[in-house]
Amino acid sequence: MSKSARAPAEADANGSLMSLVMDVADQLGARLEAELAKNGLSWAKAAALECLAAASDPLTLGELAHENECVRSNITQLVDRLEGDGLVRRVNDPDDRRVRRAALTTSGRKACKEASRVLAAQEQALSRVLTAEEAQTLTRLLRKLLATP
Amino acid sequence: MSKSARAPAEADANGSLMSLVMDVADQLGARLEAELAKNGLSWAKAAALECLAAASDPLTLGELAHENECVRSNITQLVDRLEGDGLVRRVNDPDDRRVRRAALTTSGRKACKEASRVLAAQEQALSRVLTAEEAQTLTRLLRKLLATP
DNA sequence: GAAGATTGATCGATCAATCTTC
DNA sequence: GAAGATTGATCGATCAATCTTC
Repeated sequence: MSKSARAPAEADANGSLMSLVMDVADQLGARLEAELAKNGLSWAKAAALECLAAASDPLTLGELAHENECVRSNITQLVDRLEGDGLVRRVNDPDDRRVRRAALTTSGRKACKEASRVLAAQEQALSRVLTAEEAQTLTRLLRKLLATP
Repeated sequence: MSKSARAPAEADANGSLMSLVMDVADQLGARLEAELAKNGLSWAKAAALECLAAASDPLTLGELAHENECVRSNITQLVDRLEGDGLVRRVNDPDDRRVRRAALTTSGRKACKEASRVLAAQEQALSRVLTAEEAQTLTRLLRKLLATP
């Protein structure tokens, strides 16, 4: 279900900060996926649904790819699966026959609310582990890493 | 090549610590994969090669799966690809005809050295971004997260 | 010709089912 | 029957090639 930890178990014991970051991300991801799976969802699906719910109008598949920072063909396949689940419907664009838009169905809107609830719960669980100060420090250090060229 | 960031770009702006951890991991992973790709390697392949190089004798595919914390069938396919690359050779176990072992070839040993070099360089690049104290703090906080049940 | 979407091949991961050997 | 490995189906991601429409 989740991507497995990419490094052997003993990697944490020595000083590999890189492995540690990845291991934590893997663990958080695995938990999130496990929770979402109870609703028949995945993170990939949930992220797409939330994009669609946040937009006022059905989004172009290209727009979805851009928001998700992924390649167009990935969205094509993801929307195939979401359509198979009955959570999304492809609709044609009246102005440009090249573009296809993804519209949430009623089930899709409901699934999205579930996903948001799960996401918020995971985030909250995380926030209970660290003090406010620790969370702030962690955020600062991670942003510093993220900002490096 | 790399797994894409799983959350929309604006996720960092709000306070999602979870997304931030994942984004940092994705970025580090992407860089590592890009470097390894120059040698025709991937992280998955490199990790397997390093396990094999660390062992004195050729490892069982099951042992490789255990070390890598992944499912056996994953290793079957990974070793297929490594064999295709000429980096690994499957050998039979003389004592138990059910088991197959993976043996490094000469190219495999060479590729592993390259991979170790790349890995060390990435780790070093990371260590230059943070002060020793920051790195220590980050490690402590991430370990705290990892330790939560 | 370029833009938008899709298709087909590949990688890396999972799970369930199967095959061989113990 | 159980253990070790493999196969086949699926998910999620990439890239290159193609199709349709602009």
